[in-house]
Amino acid sequence: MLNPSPRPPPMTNQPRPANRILSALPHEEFERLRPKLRDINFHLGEIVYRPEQQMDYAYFVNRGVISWLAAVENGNTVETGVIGPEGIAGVPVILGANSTPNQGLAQSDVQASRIASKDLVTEFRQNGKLSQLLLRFVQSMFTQVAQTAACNRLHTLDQRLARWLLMTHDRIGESKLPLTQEFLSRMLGVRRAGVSVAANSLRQQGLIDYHRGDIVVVDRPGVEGLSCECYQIVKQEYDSYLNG
Amino acid sequence: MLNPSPRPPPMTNQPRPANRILSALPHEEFERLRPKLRDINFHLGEIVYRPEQQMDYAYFVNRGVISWLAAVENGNTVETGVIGPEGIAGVPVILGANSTPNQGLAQSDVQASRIASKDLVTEFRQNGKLSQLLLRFVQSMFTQVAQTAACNRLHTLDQRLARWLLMTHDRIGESKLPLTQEFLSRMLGVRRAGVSVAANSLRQQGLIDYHRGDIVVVDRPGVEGLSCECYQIVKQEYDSYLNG
DNA sequence: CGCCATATTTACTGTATCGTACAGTCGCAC
DNA sequence: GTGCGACTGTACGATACAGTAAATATGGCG
Repeated sequence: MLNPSPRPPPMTNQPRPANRILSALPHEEFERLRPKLRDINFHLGEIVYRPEQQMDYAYFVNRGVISWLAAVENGNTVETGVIGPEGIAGVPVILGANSTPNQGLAQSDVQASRIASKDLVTEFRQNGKLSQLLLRFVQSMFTQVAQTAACNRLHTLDQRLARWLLMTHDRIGESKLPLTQEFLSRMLGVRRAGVSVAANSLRQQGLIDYHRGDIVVVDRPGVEGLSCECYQIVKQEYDSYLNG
Repeated sequence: MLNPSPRPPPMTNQPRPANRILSALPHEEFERLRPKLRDINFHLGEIVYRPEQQMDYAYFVNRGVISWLAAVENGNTVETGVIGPEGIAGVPVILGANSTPNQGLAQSDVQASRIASKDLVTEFRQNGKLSQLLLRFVQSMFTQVAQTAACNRLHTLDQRLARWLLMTHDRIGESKLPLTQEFLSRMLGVRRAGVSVAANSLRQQGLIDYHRGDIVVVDRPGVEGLSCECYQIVKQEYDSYLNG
């Protein structure tokens, strides 16, 4: 694992980060941004944003996944959206808010390019390519969250688990995902024991394998077949944002 | 359907509309917008936006409520968000998309100020008060949709019905709401029979009364007590956007 | 090797909601 | 006033989970 240095140096002369927004920027625009970016890492389970707390930074994700979670009074949580290298964590900053009721959580080890909120807002107001990409990304996130709302109401746990694995698989880029059932239960908003049963179901169908905190997607098309349509709807939206 | 009156007249010399965004604009900015606005009405149940279809207009709601619905393959639908006089229907236009996978539906008779998408985008790029208000509104909607996702997973039908009635009550501004159980079932994503049971439960607690498509909120504090915390969380977000 | 913390499986009961079906009620058109 | 369509209440077994608890594996560590 990469250890974060106490005061990360600017990115001068480093190659352009893997983040899809940053890599889609015109040279000039990226160079204007570059001195304001800092490399930063989060560990699995680390809290990126706390509910109702000032959001001083936004994070262009280069590797790994950051989840947005909603919590209710009894301590239960549900994931409402997930962000990988296709996007930025800190959308409310762009939208002019400085906090949200939700929590940002590193769903894996994460490498990101950090930017101060005020710098991001300043650049956003230039109405350049960055603005366009950020807005389109917000639209994609919006679709994702809306579809999650529908999915949570209308689809079974097996389907939702399959969808969740697909989304994470897409973003992590490896078949082996570091996920305990306990962790999954907080994402899916169900009991641990419920995840156990659902995961077992997928395993017995030969779609996944897992072992003490590591899930391996064995039969990706099979998982796609089990998942609900929600996966494709959201994926299509992300594809169109990055290619349109 | 999408364009009932053949060619509505401009709003010249009419008083400023009731929409909270429009009414919060500085004089100059509103006057710049005024010639581009047209009064338009939708009837209860009318489709404002069809999934995946070009969004030529956005609508500042002056009276009534427009819902965003997600549909799944078997025909089931769920409301993901709701917009009243505090906002604008057509957020994806601002975000640079020209369609969404979701459906916009008039949840009551609606009076709105219509604006062409390209005019809205042009004005949005001025980075004036309108831009700020629109972005903050998007953030509020975002919170609403995220909370709905959590609510759909974690709260009971009684609670969700109570929350839904409160949200609609806030926006319609009348105690009597024109809602059949069939309609409610499509908003809440449950069976019509399920709504019958839940509505009966609320009625027997003396919180609401209803009769063949008209629901009356009798004991508003009582409904708030039954509703889950999701109502307050979202309401607070809207209040802060309109007052901050 | 054996212990222990962690992760997972299983089990049982209770509840929410589904899918479906049917009957009752009301209001309006004729 | 009668009939019909729209709206509502109720019932039934089936299913998906919740809540809780206990048993069982596994891997790391001493």
